[in-house]
Amino acid sequence: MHSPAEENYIKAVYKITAQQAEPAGTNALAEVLQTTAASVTDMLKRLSAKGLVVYTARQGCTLSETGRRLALQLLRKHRLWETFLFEKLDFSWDEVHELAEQLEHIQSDELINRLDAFLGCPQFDPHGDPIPDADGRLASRHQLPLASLPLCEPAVIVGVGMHDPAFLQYLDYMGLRLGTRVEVLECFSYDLSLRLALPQGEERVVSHKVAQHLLVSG
Amino acid sequence: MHSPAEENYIKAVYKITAQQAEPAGTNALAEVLQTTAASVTDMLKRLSAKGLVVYTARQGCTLSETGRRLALQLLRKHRLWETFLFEKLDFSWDEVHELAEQLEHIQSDELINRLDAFLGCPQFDPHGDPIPDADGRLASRHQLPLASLPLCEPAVIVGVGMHDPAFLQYLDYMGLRLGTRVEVLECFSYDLSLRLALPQGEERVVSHKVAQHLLVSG
DNA sequence: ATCATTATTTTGATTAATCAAAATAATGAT
DNA sequence: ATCATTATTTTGATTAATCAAAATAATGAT
Repeated sequence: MHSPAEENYIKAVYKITAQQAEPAGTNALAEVLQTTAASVTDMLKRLSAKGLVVYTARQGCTLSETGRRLALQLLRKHRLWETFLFEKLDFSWDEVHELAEQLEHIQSDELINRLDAFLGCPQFDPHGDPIPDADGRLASRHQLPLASLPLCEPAVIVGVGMHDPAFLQYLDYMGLRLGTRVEVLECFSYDLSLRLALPQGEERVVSHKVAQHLLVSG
Repeated sequence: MHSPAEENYIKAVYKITAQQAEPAGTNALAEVLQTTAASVTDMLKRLSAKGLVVYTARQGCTLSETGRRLALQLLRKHRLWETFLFEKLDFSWDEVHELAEQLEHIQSDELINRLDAFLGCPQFDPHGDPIPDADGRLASRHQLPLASLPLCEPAVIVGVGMHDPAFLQYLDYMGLRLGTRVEVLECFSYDLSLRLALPQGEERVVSHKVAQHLLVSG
């Protein structure tokens, strides 16, 4: 069994090493975990002794195979709980992350598998992120940022590349939700903002920054 | 905020002082919490400093008003999660306690109130125990042990006075569930075992011990 | 190659939670 | 009233998790 603290470190190592080829550095981990480098060094030694990470002093840290499986199981739990909170308890997509951070540490494979079944074995969570299955496999999908979608090519919003609550609330306000059909009518060359067509003849203009973090699928 | 350890102590004090008039003793708490008396003394001092309990050395410990409110909130969370696991995830009534022991420590009033609404604001959990409402109020009910039910008086099973999984599994096997109609046809004076009538002309014989822990309502 | 900067680790300490063993207080029997 | 038993607390220690400050290693610029 692993403590919540240990599990949070594993998630942080997973997150960092998913974004870069090099091992996760002490400071980068401290930043993600909102802690100090000294605490990180300490914990990495413990996780290394437990066989969850491969850690070489001053080199950095990667997940062992066991650690990787644990990280995917945590991701599975996190995303299934988010889906539960969103689908069943009517939380909005900007509220679910915080609660799932607590719920993901509940220890029970049976619970999570029953929750999965109860939710209809969803492949994607409320943010459009893939939910690992019981064996840690992730569904893949062709998607691209709205900012890269060619003009006049109908598409559907399938995810967000940014989980900041303020961004998610803005999308709600604009009526840009997962599943919403969109088409780029025009790109303003001055600031790369886009004029979008939505269903029912509705139109919206969104900034380039927003368009970069909205993921769509043809 | 309170740690899971602190919360478990509060629950233990609540449990003991609900059964007896005197303050909870150190050894009694150690027994309930499966720990040592030394650890209990230590924690009681901390809880006392936090204002959750009233503790006098060598006298014992009772809950403060704040502590009592916390205990009832924990009971509410525990029993709502049990109801969720039983009603929605199809766990059996002998499996839900363990998982609820973890889930009850999740910190979020909003979550628990939404869960309550999602479940239809149940008054009783899968064992027939009352679920405190958001203000800590418990529903009451006229009930008596099956062992005290007069002959030939129709009644309904509404609770159990014993949460041992083996007992609950036995009741499942015998078809004695919450809501089942029963009537005592005969009491064998030798060992006080009872012959029961169930719906559909079914009959069962149960021991006095079982009858003492089965709660019925007229 | 040297030096300043930056990243990382070590050292020494703290807090929460725990326990075994020793010390102390309370209780009950005579 | 005294003594043995029992309940409780104290003492001294441990582990997980954390941090500030000091020490050390790596890096990049000249």
